[in-house]
Amino acid sequence: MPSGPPIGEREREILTAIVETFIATGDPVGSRTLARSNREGLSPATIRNVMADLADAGYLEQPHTSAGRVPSSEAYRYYVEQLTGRASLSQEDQGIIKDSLHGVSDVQEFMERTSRVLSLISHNVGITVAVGGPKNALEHVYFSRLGDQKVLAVLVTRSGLVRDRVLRLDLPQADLDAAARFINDNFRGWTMEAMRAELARRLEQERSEYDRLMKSVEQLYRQGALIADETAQVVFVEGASNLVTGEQDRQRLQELLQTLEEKKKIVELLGAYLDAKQEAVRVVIGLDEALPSMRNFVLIGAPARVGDDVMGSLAVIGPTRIDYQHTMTAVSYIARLFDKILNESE
Amino acid sequence: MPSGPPIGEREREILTAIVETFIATGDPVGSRTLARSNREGLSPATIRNVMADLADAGYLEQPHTSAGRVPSSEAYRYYVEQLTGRASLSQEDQGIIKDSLHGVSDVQEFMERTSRVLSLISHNVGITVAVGGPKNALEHVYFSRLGDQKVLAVLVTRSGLVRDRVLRLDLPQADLDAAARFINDNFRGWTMEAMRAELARRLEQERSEYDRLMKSVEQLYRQGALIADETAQVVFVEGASNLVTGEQDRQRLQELLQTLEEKKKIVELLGAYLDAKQEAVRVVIGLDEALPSMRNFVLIGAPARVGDDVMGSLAVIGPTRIDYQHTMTAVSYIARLFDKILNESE
DNA sequence: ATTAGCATTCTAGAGCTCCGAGTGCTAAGC
DNA sequence: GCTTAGCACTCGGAGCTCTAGAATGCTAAT
Repeated sequence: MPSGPPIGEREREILTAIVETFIATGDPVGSRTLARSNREGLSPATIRNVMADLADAGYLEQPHTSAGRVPSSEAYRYYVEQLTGRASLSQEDQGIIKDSLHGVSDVQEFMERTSRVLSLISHNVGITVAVGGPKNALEHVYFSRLGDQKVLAVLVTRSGLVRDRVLRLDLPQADLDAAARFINDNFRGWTMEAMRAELARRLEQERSEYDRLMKSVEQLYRQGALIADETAQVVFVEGASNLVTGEQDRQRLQELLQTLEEKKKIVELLGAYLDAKQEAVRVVIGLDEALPSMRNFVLIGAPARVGDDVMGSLAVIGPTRIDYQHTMTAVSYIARLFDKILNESE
Repeated sequence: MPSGPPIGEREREILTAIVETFIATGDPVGSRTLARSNREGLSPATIRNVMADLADAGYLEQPHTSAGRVPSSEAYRYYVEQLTGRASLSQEDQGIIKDSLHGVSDVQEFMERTSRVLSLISHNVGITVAVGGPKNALEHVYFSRLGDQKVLAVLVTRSGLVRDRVLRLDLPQADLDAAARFINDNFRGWTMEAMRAELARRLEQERSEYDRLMKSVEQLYRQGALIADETAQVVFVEGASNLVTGEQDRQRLQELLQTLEEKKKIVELLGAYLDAKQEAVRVVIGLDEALPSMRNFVLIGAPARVGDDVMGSLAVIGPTRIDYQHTMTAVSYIARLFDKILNESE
C-alpha cells in the first residue's frame, strides 16, 4: 500500500535509483552499491535508513534477510509516474520502425508489422489488436457465390479492416447482389452494432410481408455474414521467444506462453486496460489481477487511432523489469506514426 | 550410417524396445531395464552384446561411458519404418477433433483450427499452411474503391482461400468493375502463375494500343492486386508452449521459438519436405539439415487435399522423442477428415 | 551362443564449508 | 538531530569432496 507521506526529495531519489539499478542488473540492490552510484555522497548507513523507511511504506521488498531490496509494484508505479516522458527515440530505433512500416496503407498489415517491430525494439512481446468489433463503422459488404452451396461474404469497415467468411448458403448471385446493394445503400457508415440491431428489428417487424430480398438478407444475417463478434478481432502477438531470457522457472514460462497463445484473453486484457478515450501511453503494473500467469508483468500500450477513430491498440508486454522509458517512448512514437501514415493515405 | 545388414529378428526387437523405452522415459536405456521388460527372458549380458552391435551399426549412441544407450536418428527412421500404421485414434481424440472441426466450411478456418487441434492432441507444435501460391487456380477477383486513393483487392482461389490487399490507386469504381469483369471472364480457372504470365504478355504486346480498360488492368497488376507470391501463404503455428517441457537448455529453447516465429522458414520447411504428390503421412527425422535450431526435432506431416487439389499441408513438429504412432495416426486422420468435410460441402 | 561375474567408469546428488553481501543496531561525530 | 562508522549476525550460493548406483566391456564358465 502506498502509505503516501514518507516520500521526500531524498526518498524519491533513492527509490528511483533502486528501481533503475534493479532494472539494469536484475539483482536485489543493497545499500553499498547504491552509495557508490549515488551522486551526493551518502553513506551506506544513511541509505539503509531510508531504505528501511521505504520498505515500511511498501515500496521495497526483501527476498530474504541478507539480500538487497527489490522494488514492489508500488515502487514501479511511482517510478513511472515521475518519469518526465521527455525522452526521444534513438535514430536507430526510428530507422528500424520507419523501414518496417514504410509504404503500408493497410491497417491490418500495419498492425502485423507493428507487433513485430515492437517486439524487436523492446526485446519483449509486441502485441497489436485491430478492433473488428461492434463499434466499427461499415464501409461495405460484398457477397459472392462460391462453388455449389457456399457463399463468400466480405465485409469492409471504415477503418479499412477486411473480414471474410465462407457461409453455407445456396442463393443465386443475383439475390446476393441485391442483398449487398440493400445493405450498402442503407447502412454504409453505421456501426456494426447499430446495423445489426436495426436489421434484426426490421426482420422481426416485417416478418409477415417478406419479399425475396428480405429473405436473402435474413439468411445472410443468420449465417453470420455481418461479422461483428469478437472473433472479428485480429490479434498479432510477436516476440514470445524473448520471454525465455527472463528469470522465470519452466513452469511459469510455459504458463506465460500458453496465455499468449490464447488470443481471446489477450484481447480482453488490452480491452480491459486500454481505454479508447485515453490519449497517451498507459502503463499497467501488476497484470496478475487479470491474468494470474502474468504475475510480475506489465503492459505498456496505447490506442491506435486515425484522427478520432480508434482502430485498435498496440502494446508491449514485458516483465516489471522492463525499460519503461524506452518502451513508452517507442509505443508512443508508433502510435503517432500510425495516425500520421494512415491519415495521409486516406 | 545404416550399415544395413546386422538387423535380424532379435536385433529388431531390441532396437524397437530401446526406442520405445526411451520415448517413454527420456532416460538413456541400459541393458538391465531392457532385460526386465523383455518378454523372452534374455539376460542383460546378451542384450549388451546386441546393443554393442547396434551401436557399431550406428543405431545407438552413448552419452557417456556409464550411461545407457540412446537411439540415433537412424534408429528412429528404422523404428518408424517398421511401424504397422494399423493403429487407430482413440475415441477421445476423435471426439476432440470432430468437436473442433465441426461445421467448418472455410479452408482457412479449417487450417487455423487444425493447427490448434494438432497441438492439443500431440502435445507438441501443430502447424498448418494454406497454399496461396502460383499453382492455385483463380476463382474470381473483386475490386472496390476505399476512401480517396485506395483500392481494396479481394482475390478468391478455387481452393476457397480469400486474400485481400489494400492498394494505393486512384481509379473510379466503374473502371475497377470493368477490370474485374475482364479478369474474371478471361482467367477464371487459370492458375495464378499462368494468369500472371499471360497478362504480362498481353500488356507487353498491346502496349501501343492501350485502351482505358487495359490501362486499369495494368495499374492493378503493377500494384500487386493479383496476389500470388509467397506472402499469400497463410501459416498457423500453435502450441509452441509445449516445447518448454522438453529438455533443451534455455538457449536452444529460445532459438527454437524464434524459428517458429519466422513463418517464412516454416513454410519453406514444409515445402521442402512435404511432397504434394505423396499420399500418406510423412515423417522427417533430423530437421537440423534444414534448420539448425531444429536439431533433435522431427516433422510429421501430410498434404491437405480436397480431391486432387492440394490446399496446403498439416504437420506436427516435436522432439525425436515424440509418440510417432499416435501422432502419425492423428495427422493422417485429420488429413482424411479435411478431404471429407470440404468435399461434401462443395 | 549365452550368461554370470567382476573390475572399471562416470554422473548425479548429498553434505559440508566458507565467502561475501547485506542487514539492523548502537554509539560516536558533525 | 541527522549522519556515519563499527560490529555482530544472517543467509544464500559457489565450490569441494565423497558416495551410491547404474552401466559398461571383458573374460571365463556353462
